Amino acid sequence: MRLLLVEDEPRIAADIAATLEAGGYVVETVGDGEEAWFRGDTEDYDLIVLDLGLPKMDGLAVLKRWRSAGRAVPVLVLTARGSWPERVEGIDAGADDYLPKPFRMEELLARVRALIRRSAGLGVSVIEAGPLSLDTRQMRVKRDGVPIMLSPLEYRLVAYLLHHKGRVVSGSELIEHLYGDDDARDINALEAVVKRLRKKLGPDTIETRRGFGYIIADEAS
Amino acid sequence: MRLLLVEDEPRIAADIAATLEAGGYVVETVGDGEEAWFRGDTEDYDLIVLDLGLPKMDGLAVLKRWRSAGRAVPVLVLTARGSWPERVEGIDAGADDYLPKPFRMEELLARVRALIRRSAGLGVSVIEAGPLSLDTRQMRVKRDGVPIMLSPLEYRLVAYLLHHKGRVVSGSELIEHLYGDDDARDINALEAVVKRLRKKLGPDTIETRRGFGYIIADEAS
DNA sequence: TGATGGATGTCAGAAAATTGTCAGCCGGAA
DNA sequence: TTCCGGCTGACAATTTTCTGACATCCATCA
Repeated sequence: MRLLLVEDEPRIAADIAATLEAGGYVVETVGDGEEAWFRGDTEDYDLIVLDLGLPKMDGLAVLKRWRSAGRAVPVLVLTARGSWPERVEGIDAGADDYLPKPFRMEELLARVRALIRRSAGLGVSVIEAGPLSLDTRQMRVKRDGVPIMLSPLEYRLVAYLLHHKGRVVSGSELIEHLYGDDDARDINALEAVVKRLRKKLGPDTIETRRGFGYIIADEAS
Repeated sequence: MRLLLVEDEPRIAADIAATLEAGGYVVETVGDGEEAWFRGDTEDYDLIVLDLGLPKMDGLAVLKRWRSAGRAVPVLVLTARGSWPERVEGIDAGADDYLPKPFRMEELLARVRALIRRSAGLGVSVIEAGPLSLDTRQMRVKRDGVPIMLSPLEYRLVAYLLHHKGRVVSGSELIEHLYGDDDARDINALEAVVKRLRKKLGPDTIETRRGFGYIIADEAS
């Protein structure tokens, strides 16, 4: 999962980024509204954390531009404390959730997880597909009820596929979401991870769609 | 577990703090309403003990501001004896429990423990997970029914993990809750404690989730 | 006041796990 | 058959976590 963090105060940004990364997400950070708008418009994120007070272009304006351009990414807005007007405006502008500042890091992580699950069309913290189940709270994957030990990267990969179960996910999309923008990797690196995953989860879980990508089938389909 | 104690009378504050620390909690103390409000708003505590008569900003006002800002921390209010109006107001303002002054220290400790358990979604005073059990009243941990002697720090660590059993807890979160704000420690210090704990509790109790943190599994899952 | 013992942080190195790369193989499609 | 995308297994670099030894600090007690 790849998140965009829009926050101009460097220390806070670093803090938040650290928390989110500890939660298993890939985080890219930008510090001003223009850059934010551009990135959100051209790149594909699973969620955007957006602070409202920004240089160059206000957060709300950014959000509105995304929405009017048809971008449907989940956006979590960080509002100034108790500022009701901002909050309401934020929702009007298309925020999916807001978090009054300052907040506890755990709270942020919980909301982010909730939003991402919701945007995958799933309400609970457990996603199931065939013999597999993913518990996002425990950060654990099971096969037929048996817990499987996965490395961080492996975990992120299955998690992404399971969040998009029943859909073919291209290699480049996976790479984009598994690695930061800066340290992209070869497609072969991905194949290696997939191979290791299949060994652990069983060969019948991650299917290859030659020429297109990978998919974890959704039984209901 | 990290508590915030809000009490302006230094002697009483020291007394209470000592009791709570003896109870295995990390305690931070503040003496006026403004500071209290700020800390409660920006930091992450497992519980707040709040005296009502405070300089600068009244305790009730502080509590209300927290609540209206969406802070859900458990708050234990210390009220003047038998002061029914205060008591009612306190509950209205969002207190989770109140304790009429003066009180016996044991009483305070009991309430604090109860509140913290309740907020962890656990009703009883004994938390179990696999072969481990934690009796929060006796402050004792057992493995397969056998009591284990733990140092204060060790106790706090297992206690925190058990209160959050079934969830991966990151190193930074642990450090935040195990140490006071002022004397944060290296992650390696944490690893050392974990190692000592594993030696005492057995190697199969605290699992490492490489790259994410530590977890004590909840059998029911 | 100095000795003693436990608790806990620090450090450096060991051990283990993760992950990318490479070189070659395999199998389906045209 | 040939080509191309994907698969494999081995290997090495890197990162993370674990260990054991040692240094401090602090409380207690003679």
